[in-house]
Amino acid sequence: MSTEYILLGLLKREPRHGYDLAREFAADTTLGEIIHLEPSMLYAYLKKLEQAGFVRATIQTQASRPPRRIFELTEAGADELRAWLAEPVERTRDLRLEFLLKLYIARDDEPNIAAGLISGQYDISQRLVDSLSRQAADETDDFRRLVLEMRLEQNRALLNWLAKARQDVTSTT
Amino acid sequence: MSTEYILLGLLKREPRHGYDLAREFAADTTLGEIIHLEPSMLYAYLKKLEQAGFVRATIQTQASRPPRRIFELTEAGADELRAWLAEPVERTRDLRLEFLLKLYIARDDEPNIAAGLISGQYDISQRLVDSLSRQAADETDDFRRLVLEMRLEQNRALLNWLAKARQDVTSTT
DNA sequence: GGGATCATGTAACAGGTTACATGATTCA
DNA sequence: TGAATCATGTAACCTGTTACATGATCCC
Repeated sequence: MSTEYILLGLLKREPRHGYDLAREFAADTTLGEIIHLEPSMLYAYLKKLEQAGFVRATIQTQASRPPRRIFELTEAGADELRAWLAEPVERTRDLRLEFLLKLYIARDDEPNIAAGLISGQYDISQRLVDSLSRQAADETDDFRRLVLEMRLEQNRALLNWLAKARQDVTSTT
Repeated sequence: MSTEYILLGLLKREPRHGYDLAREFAADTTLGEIIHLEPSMLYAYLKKLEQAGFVRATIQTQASRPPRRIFELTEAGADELRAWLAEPVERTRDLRLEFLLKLYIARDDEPNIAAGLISGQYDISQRLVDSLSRQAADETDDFRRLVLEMRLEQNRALLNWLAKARQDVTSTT
């Protein structure tokens, strides 16, 4: 899943411990409104990322507080993140979550990568719109055509939105 | 999940056995393109529906073939199906799957229910569009506004599509 | 004194996916 | 003769959710 990658993205900005990362996903935060991540899952992902070598932990002891495990991105983790960020998503349904997460991470510290991401995504949706238009025109079954038209409308809407997103990214550069 | 309900919907047309129902979900069929249902899951659902009392099975023995279990809808199952069909979905993401399935079942034998379903769904999307428009106008954070605008575009597209779907249903009546 | 906060997890459960088991029969 | 079809399932697995455990400290 893509959830692991946002953790990599957040850790790229600065090393942090689990409890601190969990705050980022509280109900009323920007990330929290896109994705819900319970602390138990967060710690599970951090463990997984550590075992994969994408993240490394150092223990920070505190007076009168439980010790913290501070996580930082490794070189392998940074490579993994870069590859993920550059790649647009294939399936339309992944725009709502995975693409938004990529954009969220890319936007604020890699504007050129964000721009490339949006362009790549635009091309994918454009090709899908073309393909679906052709299929819908040929389709004789009413219900199947309805289904194709739904997907068509969805992807047209996404093209509109991606154009806006592109402006947003280029204007903040 | 909504998968159980399509089984009820298919069984409403005529009693059938599991293997026969499985054909409906093959890769190149109308239903198969919307939802993927492996035979193992299909049998599991049928078992669940039987235990819930929505479906009842009679065994049909055959010469030189394994016996079939023919499933038919019970009164309780018919009630359950009716209630599900009449109810539009709340979340936008459920349009792609659950709403399409409701429409698929309602369309061919209950056109008035299908029309009501579409109207109800239209109202929900309309209210969402209004609410999102207001939120987006007030939102100062660029990224949050982008997220709201994505949802806005998606729901506007759905309104367009629902209008088409309404015409389709009323024209085939 | 009692609840929220800090900080980390484990354990049980629920849901769906994949792989496999069975065994006869039809078709190329 | 070997693959596909008929007809039914079981079992293992993977992923994510929910509930709970621990124990101190800060704030009201």
